[in-house]
Amino acid sequence: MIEKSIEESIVMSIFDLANQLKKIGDEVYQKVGLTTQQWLILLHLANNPNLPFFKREKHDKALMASELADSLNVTRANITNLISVLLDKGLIKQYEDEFDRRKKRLRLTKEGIALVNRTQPSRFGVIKYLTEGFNESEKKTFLLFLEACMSKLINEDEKLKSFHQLLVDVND
Amino acid sequence: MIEKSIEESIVMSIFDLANQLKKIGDEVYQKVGLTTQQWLILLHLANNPNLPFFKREKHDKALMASELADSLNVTRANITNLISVLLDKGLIKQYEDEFDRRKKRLRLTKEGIALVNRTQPSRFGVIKYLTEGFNESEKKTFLLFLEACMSKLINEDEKLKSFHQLLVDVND
DNA sequence: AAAAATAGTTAATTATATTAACTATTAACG
DNA sequence: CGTTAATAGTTAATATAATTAACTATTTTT
Repeated sequence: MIEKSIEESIVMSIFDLANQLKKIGDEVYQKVGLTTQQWLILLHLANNPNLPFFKREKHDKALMASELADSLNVTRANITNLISVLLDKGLIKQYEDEFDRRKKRLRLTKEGIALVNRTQPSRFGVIKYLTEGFNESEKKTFLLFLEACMSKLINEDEKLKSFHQLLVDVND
Repeated sequence: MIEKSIEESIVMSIFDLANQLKKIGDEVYQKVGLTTQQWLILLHLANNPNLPFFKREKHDKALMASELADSLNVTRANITNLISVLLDKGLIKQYEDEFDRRKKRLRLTKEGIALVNRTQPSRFGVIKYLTEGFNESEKKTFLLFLEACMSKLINEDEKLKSFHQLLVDVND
């Protein structure tokens, strides 16, 4: 019998909520022929300051595929595929880096910028609706919580590995 | 230029965090030949009271596949596949419902129960580690927040649809 | 100058899920 | 009642989203 715990409830709810958000996102963005992943790439190229990636990493130049792979936590090969759809649709463009010829910088096209801008109000509306009913201080604490969890997952990986090890030992 | 907003930061962080958790989960549960999804089914059959599904729905009898499909937000056909692995591994068993011959009730086997119990401490350890540094009241608010978001996504679907519509209109 | 690392791509493959069609059973209701 | 509709589960075919491995080109390290 597993006991009730607020901590596990939180983790499970985060999981559930993200799952739901992705389903809804795929449904919505399908209307413009995109997936949630491709949409996230557009938001990255629009330099959306609310993306966790931009809070962790400083960047001055336009993003490249390997940075997107890093942020979305997928392989570069996968990003190549995701990007090719956006290129075909004329929403983004690739430029060669002027100093390092391995690198290709990605930018939104005029059409890409227009799409992001036009859909911004409805995206913002959904987000506001979802998060209403809590005050600023609560929301701040909430964000801090999420960021603290995330940095534990990213930076203190060794500590997590020791937990993983427990599961392995148990499997013998 | 998209503006900084705490609300969007929260939504993005939830997304990012769940993504990371799933990656880690898949990595860990791979060691026992399972995926995160299959592991979630085990947790459902163990009646883990922290699963959002059990907070929404009352249930007295053992779960059936269609309820799992509902909770994981996937098709029944997918559940059939996920379950067949667990059946093969001898972690769960299917029973015919005594009153409704369409239904099949799912239960953990002795081995399934043992696996869940043995891994419980390490799972709990990770969760405690992730959520440490916040007090009970903060954690409570956090959970309320997540549950409020979720119920908006689930129950007040019409309101969300009007937002979706905005995106469609914009696409013309 | 050689070796290692980084960036991106391609092709083959794997994993994960869906859709559609089907059987069996039960519930709804005119 | 008996017909229709709804529910539960499965199967086969397919779609999708991602990975791995091998490769080229370029830059960095030593």
